[in-house]
Amino acid sequence: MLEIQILRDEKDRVITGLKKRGFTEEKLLIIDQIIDLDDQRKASQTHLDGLLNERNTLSDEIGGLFKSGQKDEANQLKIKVQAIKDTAEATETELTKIKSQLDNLLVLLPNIPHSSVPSGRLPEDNIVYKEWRADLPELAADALPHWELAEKYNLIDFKLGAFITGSGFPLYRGKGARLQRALISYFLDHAHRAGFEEIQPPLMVNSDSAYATGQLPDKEGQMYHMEKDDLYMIPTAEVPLTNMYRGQIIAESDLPIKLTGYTPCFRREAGSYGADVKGLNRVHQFDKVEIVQFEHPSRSYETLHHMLDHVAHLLDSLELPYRILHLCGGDMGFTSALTYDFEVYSAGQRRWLEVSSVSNFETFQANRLKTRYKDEHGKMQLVHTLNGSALALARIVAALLENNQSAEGIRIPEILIPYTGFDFIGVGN
RNA sequence: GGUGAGGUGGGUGAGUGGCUUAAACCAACGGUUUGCUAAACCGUCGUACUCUGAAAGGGGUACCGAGGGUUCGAAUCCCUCCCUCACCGCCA
Repeated sequence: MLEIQILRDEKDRVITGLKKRGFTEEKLLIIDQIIDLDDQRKASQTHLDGLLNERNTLSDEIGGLFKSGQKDEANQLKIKVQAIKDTAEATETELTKIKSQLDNLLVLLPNIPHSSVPSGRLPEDNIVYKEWRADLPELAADALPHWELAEKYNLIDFKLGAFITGSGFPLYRGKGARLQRALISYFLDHAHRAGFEEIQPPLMVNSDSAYATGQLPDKEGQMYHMEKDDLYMIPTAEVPLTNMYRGQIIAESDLPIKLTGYTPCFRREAGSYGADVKGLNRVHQFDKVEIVQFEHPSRSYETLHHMLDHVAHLLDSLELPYRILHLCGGDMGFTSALTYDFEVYSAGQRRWLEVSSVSNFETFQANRLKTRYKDEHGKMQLVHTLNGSALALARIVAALLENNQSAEGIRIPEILIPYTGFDFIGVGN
């Protein structure tokens, strides 16, 4: 959620930023509506505070009168207070209404893109920030997509997953399951070496948490909801990890706070069909290692680039061709100020698959989280939050299987062998 | 799931309707004293919103798990919910 003060103080930057996200002149009117409502809120608040002040003063007097036995005078005052209370009640109702209108508008505003963010609305408008230098791998004509490889070598059983649960819930088995476990361990170890504290969070969260990180109300339909207990299955570890510091005041010297966690992620992903969703390309449940940071505003962009290096190192070491995209305003997530996507080239399908998204949210998330620190002048400041996937497993597995296939089987990258305990997947395993 | 006891500031903990502006102690921070450490003493010590002021600051309002209610007035009384602890039941 944006701070209203930013709308007032840096209106030009807000307008330029929102235009990058494709806001029309008409949609930009919301800014003035918000400022206007905020003015009303202040006036109403001041009015109410004045009334309550009067009530408190008179109540004190009544107490004094009763004590000195002046009952009649006290009862006189009671009548007066009653009138003030009625006005106060009406004012409070009005104030509540204004606040909720204000809130309803404010949640419609996405984060202001960083000045470097390219404008544009479509994926084609994203700018390639860094690209695989060598030639992309060319496979034999009879090379297979990963879903066929997974079946051939008995690594993933999509049908059985669908039978047990539904489509989009793959069942990994044998070396397929062990490869998953190896990747998770490798990613966590790498994060650990980079100074991230490892967390095993709850996989369900309450609605307060989902609101705080912005999944609600924006993406309600994308989360699985347990109605009876009003809990949501997490779509990413970002939600529980970031909420660890909801409402917290962090000592400035404790920044940055670096967290990592492996969790399954659950996404309903309504409205996607066709080749895009085949195999592991898009599933309802997948595994991911997430990295999250709470950072001092002065260092958040430096940190963002460290996180890029972190993810790039993982992909390099897995010998996977990848490119980094600098997302355009329209393709960025609602809460992000700057996002880089990592895409891995999956040779069997001859397509790029998104495997990581690394973002700086600046204060947008922290504002709703109310995660702050005290600066050197003792003033409260919102922290910057950042996060990234390091990495999302399902599509990495897809790319590994496809890119490393030969007629005999699938080669395991060197770096993973200590984790898998095998270096090759062949027929009959 | 059942029964019981609880939830007060960074921590411990007092507070059963107005004398609370939430005591006291501890921790933290600043200072004085001292040869250093320590101790003693003095001071500071919440958050949000808002008004005022150039600023330093000052005023007001709200907040004692959350939300409602009673009352002129609620940390205190009532209702609902959440959480914690103990025991019982069930259970990996």
